[in-house]
Amino acid sequence: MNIGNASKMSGVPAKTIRYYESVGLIPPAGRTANGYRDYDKKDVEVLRFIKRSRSLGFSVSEVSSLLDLWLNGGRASADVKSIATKHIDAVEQKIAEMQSILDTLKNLTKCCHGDDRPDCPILDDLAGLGDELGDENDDEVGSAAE
Amino acid sequence: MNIGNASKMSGVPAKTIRYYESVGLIPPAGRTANGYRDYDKKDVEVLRFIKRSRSLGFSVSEVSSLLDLWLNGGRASADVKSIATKHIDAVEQKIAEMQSILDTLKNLTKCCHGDDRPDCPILDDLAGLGDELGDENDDEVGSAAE
DNA sequence: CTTTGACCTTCCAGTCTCTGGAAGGTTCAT
DNA sequence: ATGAACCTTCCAGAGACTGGAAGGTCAAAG
Repeated sequence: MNIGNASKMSGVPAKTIRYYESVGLIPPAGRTANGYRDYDKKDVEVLRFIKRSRSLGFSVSEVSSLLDLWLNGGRASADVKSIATKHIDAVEQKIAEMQSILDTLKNLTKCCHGDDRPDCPILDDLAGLGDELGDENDDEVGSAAE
Repeated sequence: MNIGNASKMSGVPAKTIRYYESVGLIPPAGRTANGYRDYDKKDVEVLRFIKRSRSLGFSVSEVSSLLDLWLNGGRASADVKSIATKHIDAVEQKIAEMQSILDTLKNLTKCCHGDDRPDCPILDDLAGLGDELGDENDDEVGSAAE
């Protein structure tokens, strides 16, 4: 089957399939007489595997390892688990970061009256009026003046 | 003050300051006789504003608007609030996405024994053995065979 | 037979936000 | 005079695609 059908069957855009080939995530596809890439059922399964993995946030290189484990590693569940666990930690950290950002943002907007008055606590915070800008002098880093 | 000191005082790397200038987030810096960029206290404040905004996840173009509002817009708290609120929505959505990914991953790893046995529920899931791969035929998209 | 449309191919560029490095000029101290 | 530590510019790469241009192929319709 050609790349268009492989794309439809896997849900991975044709452009992306070519990209995956170009970066070595999937091996170069076979070609038909006219030079078109040629895929079979197994290729589509691989593509689906990749799609699902990517949708879970694994990087392409993580997917590459996972794919290796899936296709070649006969005995490997510990390896897979290790990749997954590392990823879980990363995701958890990211969520915590974003949550803290969200809390800050919500606090700021809560305080912002949001009308046509010029003073805005959000801008004040961004400008540093909330914390570290208590100093008025500009030469705290040695000879910093122009 | 030169770019190195501006960098130290603002916490923004010199490279990044040049980058911000190159993309128009900040205006071209003045130059001293030797061609070095020259910054003053206000520039450093702007840089800090940018740093704090970026750390809250605003994109460079959002920061650009915020900066505009801060520097020029006399009356603007509604505009600022609108940018912030949009950003909050985006962050919330992102968190929800990541949370759902996290739940899935945790479920999968919980089921994975993580030893040297070959079967791995994580790989099985990624391969689609859990849901949509109940069909054995490959021509569900019209004439898909090679 | 020609044309049209939908495929396919390759390669280059752009997204976004930096970051690293090369090649070279300037300043200051030793 | 020499070296370190600045500064300058421009180019390239990261990650993961995505868009577009220019051109080849194929099947059907007129």
